[in-house]
Amino acid sequence: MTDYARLLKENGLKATFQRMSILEVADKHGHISVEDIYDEVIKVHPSISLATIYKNIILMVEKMVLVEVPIAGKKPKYELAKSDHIHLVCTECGEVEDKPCISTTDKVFLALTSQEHFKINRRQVNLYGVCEGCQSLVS
Amino acid sequence: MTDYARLLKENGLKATFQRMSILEVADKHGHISVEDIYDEVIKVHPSISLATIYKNIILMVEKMVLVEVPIAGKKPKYELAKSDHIHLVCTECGEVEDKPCISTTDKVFLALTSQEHFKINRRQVNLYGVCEGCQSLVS
DNA sequence: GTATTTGCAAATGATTTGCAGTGCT
DNA sequence: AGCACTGCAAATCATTTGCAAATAC
Repeated sequence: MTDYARLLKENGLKATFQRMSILEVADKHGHISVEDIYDEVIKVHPSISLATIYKNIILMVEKMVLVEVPIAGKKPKYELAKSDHIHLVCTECGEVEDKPCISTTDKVFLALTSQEHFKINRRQVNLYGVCEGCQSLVS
Repeated sequence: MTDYARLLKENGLKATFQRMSILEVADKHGHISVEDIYDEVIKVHPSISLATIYKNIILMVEKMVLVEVPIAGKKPKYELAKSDHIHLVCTECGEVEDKPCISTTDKVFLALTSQEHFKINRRQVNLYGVCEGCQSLVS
């Protein structure tokens, strides 16, 4: 059984070929939109329908196998659920890089909300800018 | 001339009643969706069209008078451009609260990206959780 | 007066839904 | 057999566009 199959079953979902393909594509690309998932999956499973992609993304986000990454001015992207990290979003090419959180990050978030009676479940940090590759193209 | 009129003109936009109404509503509500802006503005300007709302939001975001706040699993909201802050997003009632950044926030973001050759222009921090009001309802 | 902006209605695009058929278990 | 999942096509919903009339400056 593949890792993807295990991941799905652990979360109460049947391990269909379609679902595993979505996870594989998301894993390989890191962050990917619905349309791009479709374009990739259809290469290995030509009969898949866009509706199936949508249904499964919704389901896997509910089960927290996938995570939605909302991006200002763009369609959201999806990534495999993984440990806390921040996103570097390039406004030129649209690519998203992950950057692990450092130890002080937690302290800062705690400090920011310690006086609040707000119970935090999930954090989401996007830093928008220009990636190394695009900087060299512009300059 | 109202503050909204001045804000628009400073950014090269004509101060139409429609635009000022949008800014006023965004200001009053803090964070608001396109549909909710429409529902509010139509009360004071019954003939406004949804297309006008869309066109102006796009324009004002381009001119950086408004800022889009993308939210996981929801339609984006819009707020007046203002100094850096983070968003506390309540996943129960959907409300968004602002929280000012503290001095160490800058240092943390710097530390996170100092080794990167990534030029940051804008940051966007959402913390998802349950607000005080909703906590008391659930418990 | 002129360029911009508006409101309408139609077009487009994205997402969701219903359902019959398929494939597991 | 029974239930969940898929693919298709249609339905819905959100956003954008084109254009004639109205408005800001």
